[in-house]
Amino acid sequence: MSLAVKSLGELSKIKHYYGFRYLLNAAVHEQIFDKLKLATVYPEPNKLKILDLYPGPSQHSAILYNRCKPAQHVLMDARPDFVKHISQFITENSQHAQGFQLVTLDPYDWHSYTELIDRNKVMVPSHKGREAIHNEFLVVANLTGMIGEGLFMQWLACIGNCNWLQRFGRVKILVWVPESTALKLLAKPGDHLRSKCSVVTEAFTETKLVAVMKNKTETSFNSSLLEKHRPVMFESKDVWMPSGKPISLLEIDPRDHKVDLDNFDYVTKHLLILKSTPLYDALESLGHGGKEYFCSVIGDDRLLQKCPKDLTVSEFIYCTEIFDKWPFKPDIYLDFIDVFQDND
Amino acid sequence: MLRYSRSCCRFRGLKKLGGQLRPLSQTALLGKPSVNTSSIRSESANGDIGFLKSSAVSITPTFGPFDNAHAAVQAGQSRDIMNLWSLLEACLHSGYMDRAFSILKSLYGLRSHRASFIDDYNKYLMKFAENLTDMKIIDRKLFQDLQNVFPEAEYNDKTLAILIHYALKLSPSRDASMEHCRTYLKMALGGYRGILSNIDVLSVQNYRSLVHDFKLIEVHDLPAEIHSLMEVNGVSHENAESTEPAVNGGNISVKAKNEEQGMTLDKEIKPLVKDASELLAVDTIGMKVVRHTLLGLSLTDQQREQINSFNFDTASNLLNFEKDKENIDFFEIFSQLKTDEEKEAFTKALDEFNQDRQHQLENRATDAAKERWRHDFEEAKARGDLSIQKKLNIKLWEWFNKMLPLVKEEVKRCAELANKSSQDPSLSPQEKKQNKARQDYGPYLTLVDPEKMCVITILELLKLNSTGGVIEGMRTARAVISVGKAIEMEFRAELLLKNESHVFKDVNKKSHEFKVLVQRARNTFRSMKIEESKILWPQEARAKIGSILISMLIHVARVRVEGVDPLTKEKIQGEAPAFSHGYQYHNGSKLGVLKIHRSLVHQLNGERLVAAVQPQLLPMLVKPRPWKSWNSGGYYYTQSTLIRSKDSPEQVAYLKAVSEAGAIDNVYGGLNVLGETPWTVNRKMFNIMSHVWNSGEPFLDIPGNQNKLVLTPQPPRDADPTVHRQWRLKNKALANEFSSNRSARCDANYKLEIARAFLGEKFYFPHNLDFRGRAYPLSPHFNHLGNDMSRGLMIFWNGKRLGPTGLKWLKVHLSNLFGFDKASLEERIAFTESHVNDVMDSAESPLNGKGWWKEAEKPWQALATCIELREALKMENPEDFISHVPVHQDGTCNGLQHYAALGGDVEGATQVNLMPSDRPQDVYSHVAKLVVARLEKVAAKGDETAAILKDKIKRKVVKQTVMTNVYGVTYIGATHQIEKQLSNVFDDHKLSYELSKYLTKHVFASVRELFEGAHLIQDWLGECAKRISKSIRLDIDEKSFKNGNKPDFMSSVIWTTPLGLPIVQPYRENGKKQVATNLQTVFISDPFAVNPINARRQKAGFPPNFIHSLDASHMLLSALKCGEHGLDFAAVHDSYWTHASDIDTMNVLLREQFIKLHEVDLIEQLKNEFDERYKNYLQILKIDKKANVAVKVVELRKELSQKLGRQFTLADEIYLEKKRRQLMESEDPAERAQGEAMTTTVSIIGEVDDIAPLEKSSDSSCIMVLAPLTLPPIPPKGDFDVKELENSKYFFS
DNA sequence: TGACTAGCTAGAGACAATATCGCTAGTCCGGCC
DNA sequence: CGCCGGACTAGCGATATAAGTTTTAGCTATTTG
Repeated sequence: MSLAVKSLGELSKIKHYYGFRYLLNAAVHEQIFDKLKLATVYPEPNKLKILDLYPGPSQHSAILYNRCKPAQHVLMDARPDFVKHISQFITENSQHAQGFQLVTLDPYDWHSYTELIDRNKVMVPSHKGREAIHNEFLVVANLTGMIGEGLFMQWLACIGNCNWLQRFGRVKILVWVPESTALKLLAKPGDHLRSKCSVVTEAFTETKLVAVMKNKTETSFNSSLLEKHRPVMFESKDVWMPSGKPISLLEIDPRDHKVDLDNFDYVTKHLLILKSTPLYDALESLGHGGKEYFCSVIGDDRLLQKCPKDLTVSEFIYCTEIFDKWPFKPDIYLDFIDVFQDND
Repeated sequence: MLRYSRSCCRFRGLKKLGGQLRPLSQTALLGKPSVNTSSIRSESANGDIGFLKSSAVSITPTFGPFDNAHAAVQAGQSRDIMNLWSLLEACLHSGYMDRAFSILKSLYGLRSHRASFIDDYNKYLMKFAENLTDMKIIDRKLFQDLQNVFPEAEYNDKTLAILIHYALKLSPSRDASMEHCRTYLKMALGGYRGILSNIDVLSVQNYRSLVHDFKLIEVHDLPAEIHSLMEVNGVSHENAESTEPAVNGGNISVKAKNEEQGMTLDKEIKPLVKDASELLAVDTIGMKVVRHTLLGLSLTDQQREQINSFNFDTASNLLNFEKDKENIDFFEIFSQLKTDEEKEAFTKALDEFNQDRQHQLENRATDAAKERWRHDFEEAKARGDLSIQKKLNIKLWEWFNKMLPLVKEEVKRCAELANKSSQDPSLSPQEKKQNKARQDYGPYLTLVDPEKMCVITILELLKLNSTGGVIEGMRTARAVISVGKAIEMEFRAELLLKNESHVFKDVNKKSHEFKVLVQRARNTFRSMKIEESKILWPQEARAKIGSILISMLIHVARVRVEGVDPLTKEKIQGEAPAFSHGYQYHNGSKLGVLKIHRSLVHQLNGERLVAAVQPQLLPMLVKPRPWKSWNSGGYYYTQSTLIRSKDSPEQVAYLKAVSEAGAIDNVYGGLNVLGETPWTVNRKMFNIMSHVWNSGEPFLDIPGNQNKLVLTPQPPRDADPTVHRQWRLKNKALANEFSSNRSARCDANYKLEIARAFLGEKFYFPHNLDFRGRAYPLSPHFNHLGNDMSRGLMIFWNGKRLGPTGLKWLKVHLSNLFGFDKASLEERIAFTESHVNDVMDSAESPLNGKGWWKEAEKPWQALATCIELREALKMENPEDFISHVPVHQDGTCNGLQHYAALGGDVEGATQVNLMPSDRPQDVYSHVAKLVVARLEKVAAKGDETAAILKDKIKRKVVKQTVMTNVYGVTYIGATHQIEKQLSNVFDDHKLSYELSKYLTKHVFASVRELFEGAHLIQDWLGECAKRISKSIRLDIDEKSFKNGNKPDFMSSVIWTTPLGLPIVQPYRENGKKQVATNLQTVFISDPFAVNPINARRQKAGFPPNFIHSLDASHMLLSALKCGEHGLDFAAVHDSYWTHASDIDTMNVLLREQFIKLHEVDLIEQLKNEFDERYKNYLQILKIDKKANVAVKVVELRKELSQKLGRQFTLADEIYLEKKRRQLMESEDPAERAQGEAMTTTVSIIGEVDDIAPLEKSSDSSCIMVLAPLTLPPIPPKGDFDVKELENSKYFFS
């Protein structure tokens, strides 16, 4: 027996979607999960724990649950209308919903996770090494709302730091994000959208584009990207709320890395401000005498001619290493400003 | 004979040219312009303190290019004009004549500017003629330009003055010269005086030639200030045969004439003084007299010795910035003088000396700084001590020397570029780009001596260290603008000086008395010149030259640095740029920063950076130039404007209009009183503070001298994100505290150093106004508006005998400073008397004693008062004590006082001491009581929150909120204030925040309850502001409708204060734009841009701003009256200061003035003004779809829409309405009838008497319509009669 | 039916600033008739 | 000679940036009289 899968027609009756958008087409979801081959990553469903963040209407949750039959599937959502809906859904399906449960915690709040895992021990994932992707824990999330992008960027930092849920190992995350975010994250060297977050994504994760909305407009994914990822395509009519920006599904596989995050952060952040200025000049903005120092260390003139937006991850890492060895490097922990302190 | 009428002149003139007759001057053939001298000066109505006259002018002003709101055509152009002006000026002074000429053409092209175009041309002509040797060329040039290039421009008197000036200078023979002058004089538009009044063009020598040599004019044709200079000479030289010596000139003393007599004219005309600095050395004669006068006074031997050895050469004896040098203590001498005669003589001598010093101060500061660096460098070199850890000044000197050639090179390139007509094609693209940029900034870069620019750049950057929230550095945007501004200021000062020396170049000041005359003439000249200069460099130009200079400095400035090798962990020495340009993020937005290397910052911490204080902005050694017009007053060589309207040229426009109508003389008068109060530094306080400072320890509000910022250790990598976040926040907090401590310490340092410089000096604070009319001293850092420390450092220069009341008030003052100010006066006196031992102890050993004074609310001022009190009490009769400490009288919640008076609110008036009472009422306690009552009531009903809170409400909890409530504090802001208080009681942060939110509601409600009338008025003001700022103005808003039905609202709230000052709320959307500079683009707003207003801020700001404009009026009126009664007066908005003995007088006066202010119903007056000013404005309303008019409107719209074949927009409706009104105003009756017959959507709505009942807020059942703007009716006024105030002794106390 | 409230959502807001890119409209130049 | 097309560029507008979320007004649906 399995959970009922409600249709878009039914689910669209929920009053508020709080600015989030959800794909509500069971067939497409099936297609997506087919593509993800979850069974290979999680061979033992009885040990699998799924944390579903901002599940909202939870259509995908039901489908995922039905397919995997995980030991535990926790939905975390605190938005009143969804809480109401999910609770009701679980009640309706109570006999088929073992391990399928709702916690009304706010996924935005870090405390929700310590609450869930460490304090109430509602869900306690196993600790795994960092050799492979965690095979007993999966995170699913929808970050298509306003706060989504910001929250996702912090999750990225968590991957880098191996904290938050990533302390249990290299935990896969399936996350719905606005298409614009996906574009940014997947930008390659030379792309005008290349930014710190794309570099970080590339450095700390292996990210795949799983599903995208069919789109006539030009400002979408370029063909080589589509070629590479071959994402599932779905119609915009399958997405609720009907108005809003297009959304995409990403599969995030954290990497095992050993980069000094703070220095890396500082270097990429500053270099990418002058993304089209050759390193030769851009390096000066790293601190007093940056140009002098880096030029004396970096022999490769070709590298110095390159612009930050064209640098590969390994080149950024190279720069970070040089930066770290700089005797006169600036204090990277004082790299902020108090804009409200204005003395006139 | 050459006085042709305009039309025949052109015709005949040209004919003559073609014929044989060659006139001496072609220019004479130009038509004579018609003169328009109509002026509308209405007589001041009886009893009007400014409002009536002023509002009459400002409601229908005729605006110049400063206006950015009035005429749509002009709107886009005012900015262009300003930019062109400034570029023209720059090109002229840089000698780019061709470019200047093409700018002239652009200016000529701006229609709205046509009328005043000739002034621009005159500037060009003046410069054009400068290097020529042939008068004919000048004359021909002018003729041709006005004939061919600028045919619609007409010469004016100044043009003629220029011609005369050069005719006198260049004509080959005396006869030719005379003939020229004769011709030009005859071309005068309205008599000779018009020409001759241009004392900035004609030199004294010119006048002499015209009067004495050619006898073309009479002395009385000259401007009054020049008379005296002529006559002195006239008497000695011409024996007064042609002039009438008695005319106006009776004030010349016989002595002066005698002294002049020995001189011959030849001897007198010396070779030109080439530049300003040389001119300065001439003045020493006067100083001998000063010395002589001073020595003639009864002095101690020591003082005599001091004066004898004192070098009165001002150039070498400016202010004393050296730590171990002592200037003469003029204050000490002055206070010890016994007789009034002696004091008078002393004052005269000192003032004279200070005149010169002030001049030096405003002009020579950059040189002084440079000299100091050089001096230190040479000294070190002489010692052979150029060690690695160099002294700061030595480093600066080195930077200066490295930077200078770069700057010179750049200046050269700019000059070359300007002189080259075509681009060199062989240049690299980068060079081309650079040259392109040079075209922009070139003209500005070549105006000031490169040496000075280097010094300015260095000083500015050092001064900006740790500003703008940057840890070790500054914001780039601020830096480039500051440097640019400083360069501009320098240029202006130099320009003024140059002009001055040009005009007065041939005046030799042999005698002391004569010099005084010259000085007077000069002052007039300066005023004229400053008033005339309305040109401001565009921010863009400032930023550009700033960035050029800064990037050069970055390039050369290097410091020794220390680092740690990451591998070996060894300390490494190295060298790095002292400045580094980079970026920082805040909330995802980038911010350009200019970092200063830590090692330099450390060095800076230990330095005394006085030199960096803009010397143009120190307190003045002489009385400020009295305010006479919107931009004339304050400093002598620096232009200051009456209103600090950074980005509101609109207000300037109104201000000019009313100022020219003479409607704000009371404002000027009040400000002048404030400016004429002489101060001196309280030496005892200075010594104490100085001692504390030098210890480096934190003391009261002076933070200690911490050199290193210690961050907390980083949490482990895999710690919870919250932990990481906390750590980051903690570090931020630490860094912020560190940097704010540093800037607080730096600020205190400035204050102390300025105070040191002014020890024993007599000084004044020039004041100007903020946009609401509140007065502020122009000199930053050190003034009486500063913090407790600043205030504690200052005393009145004049002393007054305490007398019986003075002593009492001094005691009251001390009590007030301790915060014990809600008791009756007697109790306050008792408070002080009961602490008499503490007073003595504090005064005798402030630092080692019990330190009672430190417990005061305002400790430094309390200490100063303790000391004063002790001195008095030590005397046999304390009443004989000569007191200098200012005693304050503060309004109790001044804003509420005004509200209560406006609303006639009896209960409120009583609470804020407008009603006579035995003891002062304490609003705060009263509100606290009300709040408690409310809470108890709800608590009784079972509200738990109320129950928790009800015992915790103290006066202090509500105080700030009650106070700021008047100033429109938001709910959130108030919550924060209350939370701050509650957090002392409740430990739980979250709980206290929740409680505060709850409590705030009750406090607001209580205040509202207590000041019912006040709040009705506050609401009314807010509603008016809202409607006005959402109103549409027919004459200009047409095009702001580009986005269909959502217009850009353009009308600010404008009102006239009781004193006649027009106020324009400057809240507009900030039209900031990116400007490319050398370092980065910079985000700056152009003050001349016309932006839509910010309705929200207009609304939120109006009620408090209106009240502030009233308290400002009250203050200025009181100042004026106190001035009339011979009181020394100072004020900090609603805190009025004078000598202890004069407090009683002041209190009477200020109450009188408050009554006078509120005798008229100000709200009614405001409503009338609004009704008049916004008479023809429209507002957008939502009315019921089903109402009769609504149906009609919809029909009309449909009809017109069909006719138009497209959607009928609000813009169309406005256009139609505008047309209708135009027709109705027409002269032609047929057109008028046509207008009457027209039906527009607005006219339909206008037919309804009262639209209000039809209004609906939010529903789909309503439509948007345009209606005439109406303002809500005034709330009813209560029964309080402001006359009651007369006997309320606690009104201000 | 209307009024009031709570709570959501969106819209401005202090992205209290800056780099970069793409688009457009104007300018300049050369070639062609 | 004049006209036209194409190349070029200045200038403007849009967009992304980082990464705990800011406040507030207005709108809608729910609740209640």
